[in-house]
Amino acid sequence: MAPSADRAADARALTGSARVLAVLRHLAEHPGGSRLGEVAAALGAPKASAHRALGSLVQQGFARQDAQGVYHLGFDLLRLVFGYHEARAPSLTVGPVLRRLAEETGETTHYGVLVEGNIIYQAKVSPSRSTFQMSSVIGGSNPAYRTGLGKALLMHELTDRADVDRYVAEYGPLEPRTRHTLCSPDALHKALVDARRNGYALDLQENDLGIVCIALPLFLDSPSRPTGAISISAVGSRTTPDDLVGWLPRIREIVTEELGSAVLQPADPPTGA
Amino acid sequence: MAPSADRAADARALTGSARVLAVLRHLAEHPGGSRLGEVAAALGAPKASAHRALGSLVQQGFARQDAQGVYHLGFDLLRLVFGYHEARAPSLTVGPVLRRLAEETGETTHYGVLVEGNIIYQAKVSPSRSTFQMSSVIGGSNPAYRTGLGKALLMHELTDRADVDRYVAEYGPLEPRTRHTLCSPDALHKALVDARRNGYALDLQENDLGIVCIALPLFLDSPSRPTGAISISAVGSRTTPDDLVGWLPRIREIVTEELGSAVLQPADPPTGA
DNA sequence: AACGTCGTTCCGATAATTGGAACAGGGGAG
DNA sequence: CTCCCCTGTTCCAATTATCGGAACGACGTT
Repeated sequence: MAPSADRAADARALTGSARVLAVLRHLAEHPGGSRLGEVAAALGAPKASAHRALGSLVQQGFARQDAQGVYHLGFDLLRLVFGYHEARAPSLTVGPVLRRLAEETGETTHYGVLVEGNIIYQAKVSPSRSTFQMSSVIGGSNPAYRTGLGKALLMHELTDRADVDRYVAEYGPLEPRTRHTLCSPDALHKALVDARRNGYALDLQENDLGIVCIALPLFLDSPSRPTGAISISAVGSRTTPDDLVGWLPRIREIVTEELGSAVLQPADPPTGA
Repeated sequence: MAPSADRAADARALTGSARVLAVLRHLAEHPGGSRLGEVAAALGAPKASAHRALGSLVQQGFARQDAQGVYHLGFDLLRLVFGYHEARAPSLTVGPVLRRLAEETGETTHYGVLVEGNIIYQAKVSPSRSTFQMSSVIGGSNPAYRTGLGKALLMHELTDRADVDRYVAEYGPLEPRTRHTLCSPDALHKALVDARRNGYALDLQENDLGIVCIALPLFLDSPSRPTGAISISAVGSRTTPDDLVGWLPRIREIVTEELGSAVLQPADPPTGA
């Protein structure tokens, strides 16, 4: 394998620092480590160039070479990124909420924000006895329209049918990721209307087959515009929509205890009915 | 070999990719974001150079610029590093053990490996109702001699008094981080002998005042050489050494359930007395 | 013992980086 | 309203670090 010839994504060959960053990316995408030859092949660059790039990374602590000569991501980079993540607001503020919810429900919890029509996961907590592993990764993203987190946030951004049309026009068509994905602007608009009325959003296997979730927006910074949203995800075959909604009182209790009741409601509630 | 360290040490200006990586480090160390001027000042470089370096990072998704013009670490980097971490062996194998132990004891658990006389934290789980936040960070390190994880691993590396002396000679003197730190080779040797006899190591406020922990080595790869160690940390004022030792049976049960009993014992047990 | 492979080093030609200075645009004070 | 200062951004010729083919030394295998 590895006939990685299609390096033409960027029109021109990577040079200088761009190449160094590409090596960093390559190392991150190969958790088992990578040999110099593999890196050079993946870059389409001579071994000498790959070696120089790796040298820069090693010198800065962003890469390391084990006893067998295999290159890995450096511990310094892990420390920097994990330290960054733990020091950021989402970890400090909603972290306790996510941990308590994950433990009480035994399910995976997320916090995400809306960026250009996509949900970006900012925090994730797996319960201690996890039956399965969610595919989401911190820093990863999904289109907002087919995730619970996304709809919980879109419901305050797209308050009428015209907004929904603009959203679809700007961020591409609604693609059927699963057979339950809401693929028409009408269906999405209706879902958002429901979410606004209820104060929460559901995702019934719309992004991942077999996974359902319930999500609520949080108003941490602005009283009128949600900062982000939290969600609880579960396996659809053993969790009914009623089960999800049944967690609501407890979610609101825990959020209120940890963050206050103001973060649950917009100062300027969207037009409900 | 022996790549001269003069590049990093002397006051010469960083150039090229080294400068780009320095910017990346700067961004990671400023979770609230950083302005172009700050970055340039921190690098001792003209604004134009900092701007170009930031441009390279933004293009690769390793940095981003918010609506106010402030630069932040990019979501792509978070995704890459968290994805890397979750895909690595320690997360997959000892992760469940750490989560279950953290939940049962209500304390923070760690997994760490030994690298050049230092412990490097590879995984960390905070309990859902965390009373305090450990200062450790994944990828971070501490000298092995004053941590429970370190002693749990050193006890299989430094099997006699001469080994201890060599360790001290190679990795610097034993410094009194707290008033309980073991600062003499004699005390360290004695602690390692005890640890070998017991099969676990304790840290009684030797690295952080007020923090105690119990640690056990795990033999995941080799039956004779420990791969890494797990630990449970607690507040010293409300946790006695007996409390720590009292967790032992449960620790061994959970490890055996998740990983098998072979990982607990070396095939070639070190000489006890 | 000869081969293949791997990581590493060397060095002249090349092309990318450098950084001072100028530009654009916003916010705040007067 | 105007001016001023502080942002981030762009420009461009001189410089200088990077490029990469080729040679090297070290292993492990055949």
